[in-house]
Amino acid sequence: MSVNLNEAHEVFRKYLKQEKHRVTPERFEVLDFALKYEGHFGADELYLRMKNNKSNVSRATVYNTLELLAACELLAKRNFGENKTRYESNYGRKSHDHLICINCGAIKEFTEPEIEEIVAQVAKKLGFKPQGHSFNIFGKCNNANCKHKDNE
Amino acid sequence: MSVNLNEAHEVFRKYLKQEKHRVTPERFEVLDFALKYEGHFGADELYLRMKNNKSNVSRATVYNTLELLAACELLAKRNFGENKTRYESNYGRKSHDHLICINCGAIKEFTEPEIEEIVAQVAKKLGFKPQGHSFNIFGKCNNANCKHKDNE
DNA sequence: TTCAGTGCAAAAACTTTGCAGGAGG
DNA sequence: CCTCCTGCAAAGTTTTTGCACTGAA
Repeated sequence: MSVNLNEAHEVFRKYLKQEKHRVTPERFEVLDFALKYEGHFGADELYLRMKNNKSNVSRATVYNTLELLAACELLAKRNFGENKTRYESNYGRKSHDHLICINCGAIKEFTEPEIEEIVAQVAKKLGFKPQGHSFNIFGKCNNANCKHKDNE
Repeated sequence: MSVNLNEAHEVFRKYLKQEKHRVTPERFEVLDFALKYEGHFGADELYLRMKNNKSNVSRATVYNTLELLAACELLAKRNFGENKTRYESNYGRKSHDHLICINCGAIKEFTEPEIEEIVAQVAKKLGFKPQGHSFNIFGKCNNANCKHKDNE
């Protein structure tokens, strides 16, 4: 599970330089906490976790940096219909989509190669240059203690 | 563009009875405004529009009713990654997905029959009972004045 | 030296909740 | 007549903004 943080730092550094953003220690601190986070997280959750771990990076910086990390694809930006942005590490992972249980909130991942073909085909037909997609399936899972959990 | 409101009222009334919710004039007022709204709208936008049209239905009732209307499928609930819930009329329309321009916010619709097959297939494989999906493609549109618009 | 980035707190945007009164069944 | 629904306002959640200061280039 431990990823190579140095490599990720390098990717981020290159991106920042290229886009003429400054390279600051706070930004790498956010990157580290984000890549260490298991599963999906919201910006505020990450901020609070950092606070609790004696980091004194501000909320504004966390929000700002997560956007940058999504822009350079180290993180993936998600939205599971809860009106909050979720992120997850995209570093060294293959792209995937999600199934969400409407009872207990459980999230499963899946990969379906056809989806990229559909994206390309539809975008072309309607004159779009595709940059990404979001495909969520909502339903009820068969987990034994589904309905007992409240969230997550 | 004018839909048959009476038919929609009947669908809603049946749903309310069946689910043991009360049939109130406020709920039908929300339904009427929702079906008349062109395109996608947020709950608060609908509330404000109703206010401006001399309706005195409260914010709480609007939010509550839109949930009911989505539950009985008179409306479709959407999320285009802006951290707010959007609705659109689903009455007498065939289901569709969306392409969203990341520059100007333009939204185009598309229908792709394969998608339902993928939903069924993936859900089955992972032990889910599917209840719906959300498929958004993000990209840049070829509209002449794209980038000039700020939103919508 | 310069100005983008930072921390902090306040504001904004959207949604939910608490409460007292009113009307649907 | 019993509560569910309503309006209103307050509070909650997540995200954005304004401002003065700091440190990267």
